[in-house]
Amino acid sequence: MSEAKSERIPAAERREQILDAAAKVFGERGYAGTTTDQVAQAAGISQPYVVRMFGSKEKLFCELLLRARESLETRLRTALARPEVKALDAKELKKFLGRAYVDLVGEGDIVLPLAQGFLLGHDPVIGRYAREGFLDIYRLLRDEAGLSPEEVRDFLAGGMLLNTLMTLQMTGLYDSDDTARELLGCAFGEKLDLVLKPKAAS
Amino acid sequence: MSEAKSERIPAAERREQILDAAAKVFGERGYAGTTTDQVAQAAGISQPYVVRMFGSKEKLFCELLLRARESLETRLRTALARPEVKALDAKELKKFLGRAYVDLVGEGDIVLPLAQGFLLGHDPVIGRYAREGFLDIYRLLRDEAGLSPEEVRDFLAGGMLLNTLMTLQMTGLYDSDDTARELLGCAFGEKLDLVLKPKAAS
DNA sequence: GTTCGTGGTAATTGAATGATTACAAACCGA
DNA sequence: TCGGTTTGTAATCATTCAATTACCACGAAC
Repeated sequence: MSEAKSERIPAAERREQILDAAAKVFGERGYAGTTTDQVAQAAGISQPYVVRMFGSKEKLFCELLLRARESLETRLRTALARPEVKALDAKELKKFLGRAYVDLVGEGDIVLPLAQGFLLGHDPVIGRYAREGFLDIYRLLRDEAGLSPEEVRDFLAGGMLLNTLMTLQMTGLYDSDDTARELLGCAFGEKLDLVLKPKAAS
Repeated sequence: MSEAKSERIPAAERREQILDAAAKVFGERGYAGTTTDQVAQAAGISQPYVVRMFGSKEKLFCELLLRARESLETRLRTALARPEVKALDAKELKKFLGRAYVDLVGEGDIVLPLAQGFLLGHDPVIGRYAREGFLDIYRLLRDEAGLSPEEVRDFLAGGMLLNTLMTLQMTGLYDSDDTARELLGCAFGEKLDLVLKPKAAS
């Protein structure tokens, strides 16, 4: 990504680098489909260091889930705190929060590990963690945003569709497939370009 | 599941048994998280036989994706062919098709491999296959059901939420968690019991 | 009754992978 | 400058897994 050559870096900072790299790789390839070595290479360090920093692959992934959830909750709460929110009815609020979510999706691969985690219900430790996170988001939308259960459901549904389009890498078909273009335009709306060209960074 | 002890069974029939077992295991654990031996044990045969029957794990999974897609498309087309459909407006039609989808989800683990496939956009062969299937469903809903792109989007979004709740195994929290109960009731509606107790079969 | 196609498994293999160990080099306070 | 702590790696280990090979059993046709 952005690293220079080998330098000694404080553990806390290195930890963040690893988490960033892991978010990208896990978000793309899923939990079981990702090796700790792929994470290490993406972070520019050796594989044993990744394992030693987090204890295990599983703990690293759980850390990612927590991080993604916190990012999302912070983002939603920040959006809810904006003054113009008070004037919105439920339908408008849902759209408003939807745009906040797309922003977060467009900013990087922070939320994709969350989507990957939602497929791990069978796992005794990650599954429990992922369900808890999902329900936490649900309660935030219901209790803090004041949405009805049906509105929360629709919001979450839209989010799941966006997640699916991202993990499917549907954006790669934007230029070559008419149907994909129509679907993407319809799903991401005016924020589409946030998600189409994430190739220039830092 | 249902097999007696070792019997010689015609290949075509055995093939279906393997596909059924694979749908369940892959649907639960994902592509990378599933071993061919797990499929074999679920089907009551040896691991090499699974591999030889389909050539490779990858080909088996693609076969599953195709099968799931065909089941879904058939189900949707059958629903669309019913006479009462003509009297429905777009919103009612969307609900009607939604119930048909829930029925399919409730009947077994046919569609869960599809959901797992949607996470494999990074894979050069499965990813292409999964995207194509997704767009095929999109076109069916748009062209054959006559829904607008926005309506198709909302339908797909709802389906993705149901998929997520299933792969998260959220139904396991129905009895113990109030929030989960509310969310599940809201997402599955009157069809909820189809998905709650899938423990008695055949 | 032997041969041949079909349905199946046991044994093995080679590669991949998460984790551990042992060690080295850089930094830092005394 | 010396001793210890922190940052990091190379080498290796034990497993796991998809795939291959080599084989076996049953039945039908001749």
